[in-house]
Amino acid sequence: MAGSARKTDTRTQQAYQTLKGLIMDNALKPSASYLETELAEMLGMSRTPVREATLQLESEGFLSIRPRHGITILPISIEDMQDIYDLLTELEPYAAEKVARDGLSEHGHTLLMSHVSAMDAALQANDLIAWAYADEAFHMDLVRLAGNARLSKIVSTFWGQVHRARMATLTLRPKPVRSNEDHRRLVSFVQSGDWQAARNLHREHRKNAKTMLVDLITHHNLNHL
Amino acid sequence: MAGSARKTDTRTQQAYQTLKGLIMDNALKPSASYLETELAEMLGMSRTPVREATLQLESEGFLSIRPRHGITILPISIEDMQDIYDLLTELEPYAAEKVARDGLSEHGHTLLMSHVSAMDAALQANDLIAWAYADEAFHMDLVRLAGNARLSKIVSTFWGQVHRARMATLTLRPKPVRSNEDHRRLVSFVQSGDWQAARNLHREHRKNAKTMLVDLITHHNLNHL
DNA sequence: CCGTAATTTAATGCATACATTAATTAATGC
DNA sequence: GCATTAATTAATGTATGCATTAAATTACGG
Repeated sequence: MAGSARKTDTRTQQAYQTLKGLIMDNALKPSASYLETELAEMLGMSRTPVREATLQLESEGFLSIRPRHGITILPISIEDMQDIYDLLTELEPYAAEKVARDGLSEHGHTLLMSHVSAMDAALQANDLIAWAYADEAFHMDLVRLAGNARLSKIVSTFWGQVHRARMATLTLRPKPVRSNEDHRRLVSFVQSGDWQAARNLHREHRKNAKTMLVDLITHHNLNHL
Repeated sequence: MAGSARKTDTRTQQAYQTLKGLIMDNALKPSASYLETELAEMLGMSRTPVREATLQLESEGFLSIRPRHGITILPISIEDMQDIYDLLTELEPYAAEKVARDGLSEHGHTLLMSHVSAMDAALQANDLIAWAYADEAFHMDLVRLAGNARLSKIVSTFWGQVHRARMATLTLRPKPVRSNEDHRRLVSFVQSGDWQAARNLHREHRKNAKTMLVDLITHHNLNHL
């Protein structure tokens, strides 16, 4: 599952986690609309925490609240994908550069390599879903290692927004072997402190991802996932 | 004023606009704490819309809600400034590149140049506050012209967060004459479609801004504005 | 006199009731 | 029969009250 409802304290947080999870897992369908009351009933709580959660999710781009038209799960269009990947293509390479400059800790190296191994294993087992999650974990942890909380939040939100599209195209794309080569090389550049190589490689890596996804979506007529 | 409360419909939006304005204008002091009830009374409404507004403002980094410790206006530290400017140094040059690549419309050119003129006039009149607002408008409009709504939102939030620091250091910095030279050159690069020059110039422009601000804050011992 | 536990206090989390207002339906006139 | 307007409906916006729980205070024991 994508954002499996973690054990949180308040109902607002529960609602946030659960709804986000349902949206990312495609259980709440894009373009579908719901009323506050429906969602509240669905989650077994009153409207208040649901409202607070949906307001949050709206500002993060997962849904749209139109006062008398209900709460609509936002589909992701090609334009959205392009906009998001364009920004990730700026932000993730910056993160790679930063980590390379500041130095990769032992712990950081272990963390990243564990994801690389997980991806290798997943590919071996032909488990594309496992691969996708390990890929996501790798990219997010690299960004987190850059130590800029605002950056982490933004990148995390964007990965959340494209999650459905990534999962939907998983079986349509070629096996991501080359991708994992990039990851290994990236870690080595980062570890050796070669920030320019790290930045450039990661930039190309992201550009490739964008091109591939946009082409896939175009050719398979998958607009509005 | 910074975020002068525009005429909005709902009380939640009113509360959001008003509080954001008060925070940016330094009327609600950084590090000060308030209770939901206090703010509600202050704004002449019940706790509900105040809660919704403060949740929003928290997720945008303007304040922090700690359940039994009140709502604290977040001060901005040097580390915050560095993190924010590092990201703006990636994002704004990208915007400049994008606009240069896609082409600057007649309207866009007029818009940007109007801000440049406003800055010139402000400098002539020694009105640093007017200059600061025109500078902000220039940078934000350039980003908007890139046509990536997510980018605009992020950059706007960041400028909001550093607003207090910029205003506080306004009289401490040298007169920003060179800055406006940059703006003129940038517009000309963008208009001529020279995206590499536009990107590079804007990148340097942002780097300089970062260095200057961070140095000022350090030397004047202005941590936690 | 100090530290721990029980009690009190009060702020938030949440539910609910009500007010408001937009959408829908009905009604009226042309 | 159609269009315009009034009446109705229902969903959201907001206020409020209660429950919960953390902080503060007091009381008690060592």
